[in-house]
Formats: sequence, structure tokens, C-alpha cells
Amino acid sequence: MSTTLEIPKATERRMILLLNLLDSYTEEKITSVEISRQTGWKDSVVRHDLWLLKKLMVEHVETTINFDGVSNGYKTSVLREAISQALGIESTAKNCCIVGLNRLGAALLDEGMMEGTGFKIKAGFDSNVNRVEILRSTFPLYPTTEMNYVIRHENISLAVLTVADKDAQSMTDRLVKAGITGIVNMTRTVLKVPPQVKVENISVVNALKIICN
Amino acid sequence: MSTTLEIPKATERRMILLLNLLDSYTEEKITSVEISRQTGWKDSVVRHDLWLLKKLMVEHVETTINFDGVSNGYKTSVLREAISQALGIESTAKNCCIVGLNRLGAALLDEGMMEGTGFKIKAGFDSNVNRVEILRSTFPLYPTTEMNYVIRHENISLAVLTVADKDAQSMTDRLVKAGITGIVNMTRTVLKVPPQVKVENISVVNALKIICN
DNA sequence: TACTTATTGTTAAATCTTTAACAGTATTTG
DNA sequence: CAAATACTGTTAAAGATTTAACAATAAGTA
Repeated sequence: MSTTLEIPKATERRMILLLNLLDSYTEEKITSVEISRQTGWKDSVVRHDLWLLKKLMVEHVETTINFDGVSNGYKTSVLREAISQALGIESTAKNCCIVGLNRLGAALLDEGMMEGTGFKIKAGFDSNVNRVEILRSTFPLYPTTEMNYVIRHENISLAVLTVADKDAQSMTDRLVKAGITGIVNMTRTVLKVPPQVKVENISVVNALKIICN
Repeated sequence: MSTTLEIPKATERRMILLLNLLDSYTEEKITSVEISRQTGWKDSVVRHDLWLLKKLMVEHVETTINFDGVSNGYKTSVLREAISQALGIESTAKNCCIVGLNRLGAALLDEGMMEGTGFKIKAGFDSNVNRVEILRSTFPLYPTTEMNYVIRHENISLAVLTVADKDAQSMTDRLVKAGITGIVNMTRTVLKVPPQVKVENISVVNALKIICN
């Protein structure tokens, strides 16, 4: 019933970061002021976010997730559980691929980077067949000619794009055609995608431009 | 006189992306509708952003930067110039460093990645002295023990943080002490910094979490 | 127990951002 | 040259996000 409550984008982003913070937080309880101290967010923002989250829980989820009540701070375990559920993270592992195996892309190949994150890298692609054959990786690498086939057969829904800027849009078009639903764009290029495909831009140079003044 | 016009954050981010778009745009003129097509932003947003930019130019900059006037579209060269000026990019090269030379950090070492971006990488740091000695790079690498000294002497103001999550906060503290003013954070950790230091988070895993639903 | 303190839950106001609408002006077309 | 078209510049409304304020309640303290 009632207007289906949506978690606002801004809140969602903070919750993802908060989850990371909680992962390395050993106390049993944490207050909004402490979260504020550790993140720089206003404490009122924290409480407001968590209030939204709580409303969502009550509305949607069977499991009664009780926060700890007034004047007690929030129970970290409950918070963790609630955020994961609300954001649909870590329930079922989502399959990803890396497109572009230059040095940056190749850096994502190992490192156990995805360890315990709810994501699984199932494939790497590069148009340079040589690279595909030489590089070592814990998951299979393919030439881009096989992208469409592999993405569909491995049930891959997300891609990390690390190709050269000049190839960014054409590779994106192929990813979209293959049915990808989200792209993490590490290039500086603005990607043109249909509205159902989500893009998150994380280029180092763009980030530097944002913080440089 | 007049309220010093600030470019809003949201507009600033779009302008940075627009600058990238323009860099690979060969036509002499471009319309707000065309920009909209290529980026997915509403055309009214584009015009509003550019209107803000124009106001800023009039207020602050001596150089009279004339956009092209009603019904003509915007002149790409003028737009490029105006955005760069407004955002303070590419005027004087800003010095950066990379902290953490694991595979991800090392990937940033070469590639001419910073070519023509207005940023210059002057140093790389790692607490593992071995790595510092073995890795090849076009700029010098140092053990983290020398961070404070090098950052001050090389006049480095920005850092790209690619250390392991467990070391993220301690390295940040050292960067802040050394006088860094901005950090591009590639770890999943939420960094605690004083208000004058800017942080931009670009972790791959966090980005995946944002787009995965 | 009564008082003080800590802390959340909630609301409403303030601020920031996006969007639609359209007047006005070049440019093109008939 | 008049009419139609293609655009920007500008404003105001709508929508989203942040912030402040404070009532209510639990816990600690004298």
C-alpha cells in the first residue's frame, strides 16, 4: 500500500559508503554523531537517511529490522543487514566483465579486488588478440568479437569500461546491444546510452578536475 | 558589488564532461540539443548551465567571451575556452602524486594518461621499498617515509590514493599533514579529512554497487 | 526517585537542482 | 521581403536534498 517509498539517489550513495565504514567498525553500536565524525556528513543527514531506510524496511521487508531505539545509537549488525537489504547488494552475486585490458584494465584482473563484494568477474575482453593470449587471469579472456556471445551465455549484466577514449562509445554500443544493464566508465568520454542503462563515471582525470580548485 | 556568482557543483561536473566531449568534436558549432543528444542531459539543463557560465564570465573575467548569440548554436572553440577558464583548468599545470603502487596504482604510472590534461604526476609513493626500487616509471618513486618532504619540495597539491583499504585513512592523514588539498580516493574507505581538503571517491566496487539495480 | 544527559525520530524550512515554457532574435525559405 | 524555422537566454515553477530544530525517550547519576 501507500506510495512505494524510493530511497533517494543521494541517500543510496551514502549508504554504500556507510556499509564500507561499518565493515571495519568493531564496536557493537554507533551513533549518528560518530558516523558524522567519520564521514563529514551532517549528523542530521545521517539520521534522516536512516529514518528513510527504516521506513523502507517497514514497508517492504518481511524481516522486522529493528534499529535500536531512541538514545541508544544504532546497532552496527542491524544497520549492516538493513542497508544491504535495502540496496539489494550482496544477496545474489552479480556477474561483471572488464572491457579493455590495457594496463588499467589488467590491474583489475587479480588482487582479489572483488572478494566478498557481491560481484564476480566472469570475463575480460580486448580487441587486441595478443593481449588476450598473453595476460594471465583467474577468469577467461576473450577477443571483443566474442563479446556478445559470452555476455549472454555467462549471464553478465555489468561492465567495467577501461578502453582508450576513442573506442569508448563504440564499445559501449556493443555492450548495450549485448544486453548489459550498467557500465562503470573509467574513460573520460561521456557515454551515450539508452535510458535503461546506468552509467557511473570514475575517470581519474575527471576526478582530479573536480577537486583541483 | 553583486553576489559573487558561484558555479554550482552539479553544473561544474557537467562542464568537465562537456569539455571532454568538445575535445573530440570537430564541428565549428554545437547546439544545446546536440549536446543533449550526446550526453543524455536535458537541453534546458545545457542552456541553463551555459547561461550560468556566461554570467560568470561577464562578472569575473576580463576577456570578453562572447558565445555566439541566439539561434546560432554555441561556437565550440569559445565554449572550450570559457569552460576551462571558469573551472580554472589547464591554466597552470597542477602537480599530483600517486600513493600506493600496487597493480592499480602502477597502472597509472605510464600510459601518457595525463597527456594534455593540465595535471602532472611528479611522484609515486609506496611503503614497500622493494616496489619503489623495482617499478619503472617516467617520474621518481619514493618510500612513504619521504612523502612529507617530497610533497612540499615538488609543490604537489593533489594525490591519487590507491593503497589497500586498511591503510587508506593513515595515508590520508599523512597526505593532509603534508599539505595536500585534494585526494582522488580509489579505495572503498570513507576518508576522514579536514573541511579544506576535497575528496572525490572513484572506487570500482562502489561504482558497481551504485549501478547494479 | 528525580534530575540530567545522550540520542533518535520527525517535521518543516532552507537550499540546491532540474525542468518547462516562452519571448526574442537570427537564419532560412518561399 | 514576409513568413516559417531554429535556436538561445531567461524566468519561474517543480522537485530533490540538506539542514535545523526539537519533542520524546532511554540511560545514567545523585
